Amino acid sequence: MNPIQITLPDGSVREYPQGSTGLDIAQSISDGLMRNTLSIKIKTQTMAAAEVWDATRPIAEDAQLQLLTWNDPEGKATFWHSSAHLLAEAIESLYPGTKFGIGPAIEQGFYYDIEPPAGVVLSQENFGEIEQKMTDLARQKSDFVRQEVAKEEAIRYFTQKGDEYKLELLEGLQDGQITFYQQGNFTDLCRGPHIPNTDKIKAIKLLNVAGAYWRGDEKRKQLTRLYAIAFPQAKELKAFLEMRAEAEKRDHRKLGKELELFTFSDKVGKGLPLWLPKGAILRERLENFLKKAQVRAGYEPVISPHIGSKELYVTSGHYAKYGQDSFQPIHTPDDEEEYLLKPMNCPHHCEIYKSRPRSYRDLPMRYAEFGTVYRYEQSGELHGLTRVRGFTQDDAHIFCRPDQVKTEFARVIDLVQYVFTALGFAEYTAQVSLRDPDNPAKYIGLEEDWARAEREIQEVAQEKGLNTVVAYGEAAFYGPKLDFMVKDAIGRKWQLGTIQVDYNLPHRFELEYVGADNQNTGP
RNA sequence: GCCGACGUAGCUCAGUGGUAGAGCACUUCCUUGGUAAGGAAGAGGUCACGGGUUCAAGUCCCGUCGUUGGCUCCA
Repeated sequence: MNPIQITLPDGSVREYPQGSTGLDIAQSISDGLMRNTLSIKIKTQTMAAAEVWDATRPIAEDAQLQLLTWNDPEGKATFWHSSAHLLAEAIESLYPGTKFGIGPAIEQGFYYDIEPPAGVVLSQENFGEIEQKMTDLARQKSDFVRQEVAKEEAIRYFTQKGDEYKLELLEGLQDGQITFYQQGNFTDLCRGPHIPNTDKIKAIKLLNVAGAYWRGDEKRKQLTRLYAIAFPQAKELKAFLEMRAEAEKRDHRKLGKELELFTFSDKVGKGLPLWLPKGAILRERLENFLKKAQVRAGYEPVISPHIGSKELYVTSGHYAKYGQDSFQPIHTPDDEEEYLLKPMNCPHHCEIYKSRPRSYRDLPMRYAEFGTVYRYEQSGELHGLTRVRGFTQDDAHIFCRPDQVKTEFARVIDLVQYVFTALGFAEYTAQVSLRDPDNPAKYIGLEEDWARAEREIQEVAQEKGLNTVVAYGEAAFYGPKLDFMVKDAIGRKWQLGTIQVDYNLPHRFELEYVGADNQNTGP
C-alpha cells in the first residue's frame, strides 16, 4: 500500500499509511490532541468541497485535513449531534416503542423530535431520569460505529422497528449513500459524522420540551421535541447555565414589569400593550431620537389614520393575502361600508404620494411615520413587546426612480446602522430574504422586477460590508427584503428592521411621475 | 392555531383533600443624619374564571381565559 500525503492547516505535509484515521493522525501529533479530536474536516482531490468526517473513518487518499475539536464550530456540532443520538438511546431505553424523527445539532445544543408510545406524555418532570440515563449510557464508553447500508436493508430495519418517520426519510435517499450509526444498543439512520465515543459527553442538561410539526408542516403530525445541551466538561455546563440565568434577568418582559414600563391587561386584550408613565417617557425619548435622525436623512413626516377603507387593501393586494386571517372589517351602521384596522402604512403613503402630480425632479420622496398598526397575530405567537397585536412602526416609504433604487437602499442601510449603533445593537445579521425557488406562485409581480431587486439588494449589502445571510423563501409576497435580525437577552432572533423593495404597490396604485421626456412613468 | 407547562397578596414564591402563608413592598407609630436602616402594630387574597367529583377542593377531573417554552405564521 502506498502511503498517503496529509496536508495540515499549517501547510505541513505528513505521510501516513493508507487507511489511517483522523485519530491516528491526531495521535501522531500528541495524545492530548487525539483525546480532543471530535471529527475531521477533509478535502481530497475527488471531493467537490470539504466534508466533515468521523475521526475514526479510514482515509484512502491524499487529503487536506483539519482536526476538529470543541473549539471549532463544526467540532461542537459533531459533539451535539452525537449527544442527540445519546438522547435517543436514552429515550428508547426508558420509553420503548418511541418513534424517532430527526435529531440535529443547533446553534446552542441539539434536539430530537420523537413520538413517544401512545399514552406517554413527556414533560419537564421526565428530564431528571432522561439526563441520568444519558449519563449512564455515556459512561458505558460506546463507540459510534458507521455502517454503510443498502436501502432495502435500511427499509427492512425500520419497517421492523415500526419507525414510519425514518422510513419517510429513507424515501428521499438514494441507495448507496445510506449510512447507519450505532452506539450501544441504538442504531439510527444518519449521515454523520459522529464523535469517536460516548465517553466524551460528560455533562448533559435537558432544556425544554415543545411540540414541533413533522417536517415543519403544520398539516402533519406534531411530534415531541426535546431540546438539550451537552458539554465535554461539567464546568462548561455550569458556566452555560449561569450565563443563561444572567440573560433571563435581562429579559425585557421582566424588566418591563420591574421598572414599570409597560403592562398587559386581559380586559384590554391580549397582545395589546399598555405603556406606563415611565415606559411612555422612555418611548418618547426613543421616538425623538429617531425623528431627528430621519430629518437629517431627508425624510418628511406624514400621518395617517388608524383605519382605512377595505378597498385600500383590496387595491394593495393585502386583503386577498391576509384578509381572511386578519381582524375582520369594521362595518358602518348605515352605508354598509367596510373599514380595516390599519395593518400597515404602505397603502396610505401611496395615496399621499398620489395627492398631486409628481415630477422626476421631486424624486426621491421619503415619507416617514410612527404608524400604529394592528395585526391579528396567532395567539401562540404573542410574546412580550416583541410580538403583539397592536404596535407602532417607525415606518418610511421612499418613492424613487429606478436609477435611484440602489442609492436609496444604501442610504437606508446607513440609517439603520446609525440607529443600531446608537442603541447598542452591536451584533446583528442582515438577512437577504429572497423568493422560495420551489414555490414561485406565492409571489406577485413581474419576474424581471424581482430578479432586478434581488440582485440589487445583494449588491448593496455587499458594498456596505454587511454580515449577510441569504434566506430563500423569506421574501414578502410583493418583494424581496433585507431584514436586520437581532438577538434578545436569551439568544432568540427577532426581525427588528427591514428594508423592502416593492415594485408592486406603485403598479397597483397606479403611481406616476412625469419623466424628463415629459412622459408619465411609475416610480 | 398546535403540543407541553404554568396561573395563590402589588412583586417573588411556599402550601397536593380538612380554619389561606412567608419575604419584599404598602399603612400607622417608635428608633435612627446617610443610599435596600432597625423595631412594633396593621391592612391586603371569591387561591384566573366556570362547571364537576367529595362530608369537605387552592389541592382531584373537565371546560374557558391568560401567561409561558417551542412549532407553524409573521403584510
